[in-house]
Amino acid sequence: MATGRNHRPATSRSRGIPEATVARLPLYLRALTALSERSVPTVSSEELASAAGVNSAKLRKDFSYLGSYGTRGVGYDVEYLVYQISRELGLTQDWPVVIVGIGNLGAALANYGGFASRGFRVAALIDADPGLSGKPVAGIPVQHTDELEKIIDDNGVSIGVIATPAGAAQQVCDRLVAAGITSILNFAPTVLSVPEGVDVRKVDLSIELQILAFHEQRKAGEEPASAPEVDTAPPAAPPAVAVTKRPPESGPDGDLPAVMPA
Amino acid sequence: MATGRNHRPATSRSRGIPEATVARLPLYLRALTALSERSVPTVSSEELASAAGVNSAKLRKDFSYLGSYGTRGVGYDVEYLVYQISRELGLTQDWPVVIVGIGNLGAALANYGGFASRGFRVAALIDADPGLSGKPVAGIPVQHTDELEKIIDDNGVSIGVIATPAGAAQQVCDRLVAAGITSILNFAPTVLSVPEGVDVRKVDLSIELQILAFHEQRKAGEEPASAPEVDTAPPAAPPAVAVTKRPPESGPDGDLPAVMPA
DNA sequence: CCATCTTTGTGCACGCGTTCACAAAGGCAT
DNA sequence: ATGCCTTTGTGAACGCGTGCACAAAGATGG
Repeated sequence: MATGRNHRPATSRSRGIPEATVARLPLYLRALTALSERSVPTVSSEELASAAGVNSAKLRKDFSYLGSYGTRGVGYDVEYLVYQISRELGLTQDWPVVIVGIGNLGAALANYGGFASRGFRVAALIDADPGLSGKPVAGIPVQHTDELEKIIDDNGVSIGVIATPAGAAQQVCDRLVAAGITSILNFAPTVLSVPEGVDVRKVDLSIELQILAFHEQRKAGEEPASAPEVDTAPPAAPPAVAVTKRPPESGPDGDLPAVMPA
Repeated sequence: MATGRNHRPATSRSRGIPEATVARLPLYLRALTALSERSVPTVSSEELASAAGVNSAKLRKDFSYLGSYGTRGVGYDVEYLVYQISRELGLTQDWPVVIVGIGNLGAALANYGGFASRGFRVAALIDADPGLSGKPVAGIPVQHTDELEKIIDDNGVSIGVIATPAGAAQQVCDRLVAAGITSILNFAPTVLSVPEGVDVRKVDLSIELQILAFHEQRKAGEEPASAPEVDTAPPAAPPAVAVTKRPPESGPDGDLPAVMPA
């Protein structure tokens, strides 16, 4: 976001890789790496797309933003493409990362193998609990929050992972940003507010589950005629002011429109 | 639309809530729950949007898909909206969930508080390691993979969480689906293939990090005139066939469009 | 050297999502 | 009641992402 005033030629494509494409590059890279390990020399857009779980036209268009790698009639050179995508994603350099909040999740992240591989390196583990200080997790000693600024500065860290409870997340975030962090991966169930120029991506288990539940409910509520669930009446009258008003729904739970194929 | 009230806004398909809206409902719900706990009676779209980190127009449009809750000149009744969104998301009912793969991550998930709250209940923990069987994690005894089908059937589970290594994910997925699971939350770094009608959402740490790295690299590569990084030559000649060809880029690393404010 | 066959790269159209801007709706004060 | 003020609900415009379909590019075989 924060697309202030970018008077860019828009379609100039010089380096304007669409966000959606960027989000898929890691997927392609993973598939390509697997092919590389099997010493497969070249791959067609069709094969690679299938391995990455996307449409082949989409894949070709994605690659077209990177340049004209690939040979017509043949396909893409696996090694070459691995390199190009890695470079594009910035994985040819080393990214030190700090993890703040070494609870269950933080520890799991520290132990996560895919973390260390491919350009990322856990530079430090940070927690506010003094009892944890010095104790090694995944072979790395936990350091106290007091050291946060120093750690980031000393190691030139620009990416931070927040795995604290929700209540502490914003505070930690502020300190990370003040210390120079410009990219944050947030696992805490909170909306973080950051200044312009700082990127935040969030991973939220409960949101994902709720989205699944929505679809699950829809699937379940279409064939069976059971549909009890009438119970659990609304918490109270709708708005306190507009008691007379009522949502123009067909009923207290007017779902089951029985439309929507699937 | 706007045939007046008492009629569904959407064109024929009364409950066609856009996917993007569904993905934001949990966000609104979280903000509303916080307001509810502080006994705030009503909230305006502006306030709520700010709390949820979105645009107020977007929020209003999102709510408009649910119906005409809200009172003009006043705002939305917090309690009422909490109920409506919960119902829409299917959180008024109980969703048993199984977690497969009780490693570091699986254990962290099992312990995750936000899991149990709000409609979800960990029905069982499953792992292929016989050594784990019976051992309690987060107060729940781990069961062996052999029991998978029975567990799902007995408990009527329809949502499964995969936290296994990548190599086992597809196999576990197949068994889950065969056993009747229709929604999967996948933490393994793999593309899962599932039959029609099964929803999969993936949470992939390393993909998120790589996306951050991309943006981080872009930020870093624009102001400084240093820009070495020429090193690390490509792994070999480009395609084995088109050695003469070369990406028609402006240079080996033709970035620095020098746009983007910062 | 030419014909044919394969696969890329992309112009184009379509649909979804976002945002703006404003009329309608309702509360509130006078 | 009447008019003013606040806030919702939404029509309409815009931009992005997706997928189709095909011409261009190059390999391959004769």
